[in-house]
Amino acid sequence: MVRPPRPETTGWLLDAYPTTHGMHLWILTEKGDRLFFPVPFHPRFYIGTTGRVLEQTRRRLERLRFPVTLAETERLELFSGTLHPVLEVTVLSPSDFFEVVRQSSSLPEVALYNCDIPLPQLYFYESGLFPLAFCRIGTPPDGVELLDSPWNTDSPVPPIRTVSVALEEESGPARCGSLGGLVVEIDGERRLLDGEDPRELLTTLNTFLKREDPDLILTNRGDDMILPRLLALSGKLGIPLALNRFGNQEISQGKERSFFSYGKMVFRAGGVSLLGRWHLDRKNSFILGEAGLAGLFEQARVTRIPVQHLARTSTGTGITSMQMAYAISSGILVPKDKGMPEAFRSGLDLLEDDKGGMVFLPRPGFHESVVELDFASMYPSLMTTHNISPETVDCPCCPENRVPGSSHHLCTRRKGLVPAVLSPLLAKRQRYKELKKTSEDPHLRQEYEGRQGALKWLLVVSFGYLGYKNARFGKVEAHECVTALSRNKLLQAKEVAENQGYRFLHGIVDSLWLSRPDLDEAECRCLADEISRTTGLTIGIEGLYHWIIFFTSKGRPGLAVPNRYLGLFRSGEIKIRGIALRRSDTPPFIARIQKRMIDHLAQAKNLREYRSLLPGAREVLDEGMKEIGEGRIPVSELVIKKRISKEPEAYRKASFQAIVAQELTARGQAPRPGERISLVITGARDPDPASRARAYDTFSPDHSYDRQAYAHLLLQACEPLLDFSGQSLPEKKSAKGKPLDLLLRKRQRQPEPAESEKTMI
DNA sequence: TTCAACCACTT
DNA sequence: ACCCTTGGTTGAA
Repeated sequence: MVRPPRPETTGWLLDAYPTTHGMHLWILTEKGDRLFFPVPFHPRFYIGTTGRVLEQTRRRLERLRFPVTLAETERLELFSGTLHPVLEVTVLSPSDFFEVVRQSSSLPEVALYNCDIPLPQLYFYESGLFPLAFCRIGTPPDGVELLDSPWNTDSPVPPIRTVSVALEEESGPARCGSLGGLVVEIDGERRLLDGEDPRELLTTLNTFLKREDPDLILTNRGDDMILPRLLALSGKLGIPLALNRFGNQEISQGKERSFFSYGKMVFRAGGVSLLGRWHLDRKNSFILGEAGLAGLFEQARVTRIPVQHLARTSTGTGITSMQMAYAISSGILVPKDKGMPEAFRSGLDLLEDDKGGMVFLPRPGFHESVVELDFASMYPSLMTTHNISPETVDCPCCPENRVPGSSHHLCTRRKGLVPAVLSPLLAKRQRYKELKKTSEDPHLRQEYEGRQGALKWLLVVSFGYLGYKNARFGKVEAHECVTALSRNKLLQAKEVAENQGYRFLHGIVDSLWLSRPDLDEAECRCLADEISRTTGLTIGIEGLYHWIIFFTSKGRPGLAVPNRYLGLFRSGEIKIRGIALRRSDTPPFIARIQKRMIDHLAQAKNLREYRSLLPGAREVLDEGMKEIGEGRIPVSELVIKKRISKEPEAYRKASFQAIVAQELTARGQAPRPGERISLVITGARDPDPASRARAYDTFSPDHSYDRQAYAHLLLQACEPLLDFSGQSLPEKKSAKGKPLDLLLRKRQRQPEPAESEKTMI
């Protein structure tokens, strides 16, 4: 353990770990020293009780064998906004904290607050510090003075030393057999650590880590393959593995989890977290994959969640952490997490709500001279500008401040917790976007892109969490206010546009597509400004299109579907949504053919040219069909990746995923719900389900792929590009006299009967 | 054949 | 706890 040197020095707070006496801080100084030193920390939680029960509670807590300090005080209750008397329990040793909480929760008639927050986060909330904060250390001795703010956009970036570690062979059968060799890389230099002799591998790795002393070990599949295997080897051979920089605690693997997030099951391998050093697995982190290290660090700063934990958690946890930080600094009691399992709304429900805005049916087919306008961060902006928060909706004081299109009203007197958390996020993201635009340095632009992307995800999920029943700070009614207002704004936008002579083609939640002959950018800018003025929300130009195609529904020919389109911007960029190419379960071969067809067709600047390019596109498709038919395509190009949504045995239908999931199970490699499996179709029509498809891993040269099935998939994916028929079919379906092509599907819950109020309290 | 049930994907 | 964006498949009727 290293004490901070004096005189004072400056550096970055990289992590904080609870110990028996307080916290240990890991600091990287500007001079490049790595320091570990202890700071005092005594976590507190609160018990809401009064009178006789209070006395009993006190006596019970005093009898516990853990040193605690009790104090009667008051804290704000979020929903009422009033002070409640509470018993503050300060636990001397962080290591006792959760045990004291556990024993307290068995006390009769008590409610616990601030009691289930991970200790590093609690420490960050209470100290005002945050991961990656730039600090001065040693003033006062052992003290840390913050020289930074989570809202700075120009904080110095710590010079982290990174080692990359990957398996020599990326593919191959999962989680069985030996480890194989490892490829390690630092400062662009690659080295292969041979896997033949495990003993030597371990000692070489130890020497390597000792010499390079990295702050970050960045792996591909470190959580589920590399580290568990190394640890197992280390145990078997009795050679300790020097992964931690600090302490000699045993390295343990976290629990693997499957959970719903945004409409789908996701699987997270149990994480392997280190002390005094980070281990991050690129393949086991949503935000790392989405926004890179820059994005991960950005989120760690604003959410105050330690980097390794943040990398492996869902974005919702991040927004919740920000809300808790705000609550604690405002003296608001943090309710216990309701613990989702039972009443967890299915992913589909959650997703529905996220789309709960207004969706039009597009005018199907090919359109020329089109502009797309998008509201900037529509939902979070609505939440802040209208003060939408669980405690501000339907408040007792402001019944006159009604939300149009809903039965709710919003408080005008008390600033809501949710808006308070979101407004600095919105502002910071805006600044990053501007910095990105004005920056010359491509490296810096990428950095800003990662950071704004990380903030975008926090903003996106903030809306979902607002309506999620089990969120600590969620309430459906607040959610309904947001969707009601968003519908209202989209309609206003449509009206303004139509008044200015634009033809409304399509609208989804926060975007609208308009056409007018001979569009020019300046006019569109005026329109956007006018819509911004009318709605009070910023709307921007996503782009001007030469043309856009809204594909028709296969189920209901003549009608288009909202989320499948292909457009060519005047900038030359192609925008593709919803079609095979964008889907993660499309085999690479099919995606490539489709891409080639699109690239060919995108030479067209208008419908006439598009038509003239059709034969060429058809040729690409025919070529692909021929290749499939001749069986010339490498299987790796035909792999279909599917995410397993349930336990393999739970499937009731012999779908390809089910067949292969069960095949893997039989081989002792049972996939977990949320995990993705790779499969190849071998005989879609085979009477024996087991022969219809097989895992890519077990596909050997004696197997062959099902040519017919793949030909079918290819046609299905690519034919719509050649015939999007919206044009050729006159809009005859509107025979009843109604313009059916703009059928509006507003999904709105039935208004709740008033009786639901009595179940509150 | 048809059709209900099932299943995955989408930002 | 359930009435659902679409597109697709499975397997029974």
